[in-house]
Amino acid sequence: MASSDKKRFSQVAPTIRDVAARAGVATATVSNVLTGRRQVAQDRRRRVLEAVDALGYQPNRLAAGLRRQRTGTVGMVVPDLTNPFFAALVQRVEELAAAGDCQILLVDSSNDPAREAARTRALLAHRIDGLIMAPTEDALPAAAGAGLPVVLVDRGFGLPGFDTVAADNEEACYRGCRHLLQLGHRDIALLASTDRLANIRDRIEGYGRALAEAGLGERARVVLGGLTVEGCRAAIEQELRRADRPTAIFAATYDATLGAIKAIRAVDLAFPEDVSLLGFDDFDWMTVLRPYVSTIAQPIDAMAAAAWRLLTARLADAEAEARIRLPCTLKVRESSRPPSDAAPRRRWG
Amino acid sequence: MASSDKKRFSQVAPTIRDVAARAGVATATVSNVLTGRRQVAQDRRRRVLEAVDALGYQPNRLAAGLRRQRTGTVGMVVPDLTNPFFAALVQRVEELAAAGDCQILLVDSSNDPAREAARTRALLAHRIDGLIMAPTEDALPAAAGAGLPVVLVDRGFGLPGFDTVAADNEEACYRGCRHLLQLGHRDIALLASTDRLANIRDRIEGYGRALAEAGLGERARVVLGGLTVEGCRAAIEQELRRADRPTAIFAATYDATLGAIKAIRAVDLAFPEDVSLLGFDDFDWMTVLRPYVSTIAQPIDAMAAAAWRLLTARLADAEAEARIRLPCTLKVRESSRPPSDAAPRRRWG
DNA sequence: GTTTGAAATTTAATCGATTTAACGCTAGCC
DNA sequence: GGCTAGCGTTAAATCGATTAAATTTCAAAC
Repeated sequence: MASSDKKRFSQVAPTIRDVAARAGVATATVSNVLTGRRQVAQDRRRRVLEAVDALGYQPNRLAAGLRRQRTGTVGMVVPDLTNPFFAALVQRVEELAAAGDCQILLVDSSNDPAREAARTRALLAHRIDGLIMAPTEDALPAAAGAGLPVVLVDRGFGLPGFDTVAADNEEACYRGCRHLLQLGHRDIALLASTDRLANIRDRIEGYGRALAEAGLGERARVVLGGLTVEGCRAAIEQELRRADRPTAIFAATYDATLGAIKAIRAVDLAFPEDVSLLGFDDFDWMTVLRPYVSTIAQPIDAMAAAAWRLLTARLADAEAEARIRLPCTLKVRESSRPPSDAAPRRRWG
Repeated sequence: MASSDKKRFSQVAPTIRDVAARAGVATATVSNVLTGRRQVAQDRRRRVLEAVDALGYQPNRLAAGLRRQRTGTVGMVVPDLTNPFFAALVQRVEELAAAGDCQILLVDSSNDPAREAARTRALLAHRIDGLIMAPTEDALPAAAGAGLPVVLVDRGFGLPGFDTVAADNEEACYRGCRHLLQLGHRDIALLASTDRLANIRDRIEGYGRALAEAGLGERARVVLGGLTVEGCRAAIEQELRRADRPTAIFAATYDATLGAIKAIRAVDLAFPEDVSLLGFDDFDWMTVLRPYVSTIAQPIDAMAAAAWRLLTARLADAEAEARIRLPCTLKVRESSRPPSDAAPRRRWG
């Protein structure tokens, strides 16, 4: 009733006491009705529900979270939300979380390990139930040993102590590189942002394996451009200016894909006429790019679903560590074709 | 000490009691040291900080939030994270929030009012301190009257009861349309997703004002395609197939911009040769599109900053309602040029 | 040597839920 | 009738912090 008094003066949400008072029962009964942990007689149950309805009562999840040791929130940490891959990943995870009445605490680490560590600790202070993250580097994430379930997605595959989910990067890039080889390319440059991330190292390896299998191990050219589009552009542009420029570019990250296109344009070449291009990641806007770039599409939905499934499984009971690899799809479109000096140098733009 | 006992068995975070015990002071003193609300003598302060350090103590923000009526979390609701405008907006807001030691609870409403309402209520149950949202429709958001500060951004400008932030849509589209008029276009179609959102209605009005000013009010052609790229494509494609097709398309939303490009390609026309295009929103990937589309760029950073500023101002003390309009930038690039039947029909792709 | 007052510190109440343990009631059994 | 079992209900403890109120400390003033 103290609470009802206050309500007259300011906007205060009703508490379980208010509901109990109105229904003429104990607070425990209200709790039992709402959580369903114990049987409650029909008439009382009805009275409680009526009171809940009349007051517009919504249990305070802070209080509930404090008592049970579960808050109904999970953290999600990604390195860069403006990368549509991560935006989509967050969107899917959020949707799954919502279906389980769980809220997402979002963090964008800006690809900065220090920031990532600090922000992750902040999430811990909010007592999140679990954490899904795409760590900025393969060093042990700050959440290690915090005693809560952590699922690493996209990056950090196989790190001990975590459930991990990732695309089958090695295999995908093996297939991608084979595609270019089958078209007849012998000089294929791989452009990636960095080799300090295991997922990207896997991609580089897949590329290398395909080349080696074709007896072209020597011809491998790995070009690293850093984590920005501009860095990638500059790096591959140099390669394109050389006399022995590659006949195909395999851009193994999203940034690299954009950078490669820019570089090709910058040196006044055209693709696929002068140089073939195979990109990474597949988004809506690519449908308006001409030529339509061949690319490797990651299974974003499946990755989000797997991450969520692993996390909820861990929340239910401690399972053994899981590692899930999900297959990518090679989308052959217009930007990859056989190398041909004879081909008309008609520009696509 | 009960807590320390438990620690031996399972991973349990230390509490303020553990810190107090170790430092040999009362819990209130620990709290005073950490929150800085009261003076604490030097030696005690030092002992407390040492204990905090030794135990790796992190205050439980649920408990703190329950007691003070402030949780250090704010909700952010957007209609579609895969729209890079909203992804960027979330990223910027999250960064500002982080600087203020505040966490973002993210919701993607999928452009579904019912979902939005339900998810917003869920956020309320977590006792967020405030809410920044881009509502799905101009109907009063579900958070109305919940007694917490709500800032509406992008959409719902001027709705009473909220602080609102938006781009200067009317003015921007007025200027955009004038740009096309100055190039000599007389048949300018405006393509947008819907006219049920005030921000888009403003854009349509700006377009209309420019036409009217030029004495071309009669020639206004507003084409609505719904909230999807495909819908927009289909809608404008029909227009392009007509004998009296427009000489310029003003795509007034992100989806419309993509849809328009697709439609132009679908009917086998080229831009800007056959039809000029002015788009909306400006993103990284557009730099690789040829021709480089002329567009209206929204001030995303400024919008995020304004939203955050208004929210924190409200949290500090109840101010008067604020409405902030921020100017867009017209980026004239390659896709808009004078209409000319004489121009060579060279394709850009 | 008191008294006084301000400052530092601690005790205990509080936030709003869940949950344990105790209690009351009814039914069934001897 | 008395006793037990079982179920529904409730009072009170609890989660981990903050904070109002009570208490202690200490120096200055008389």
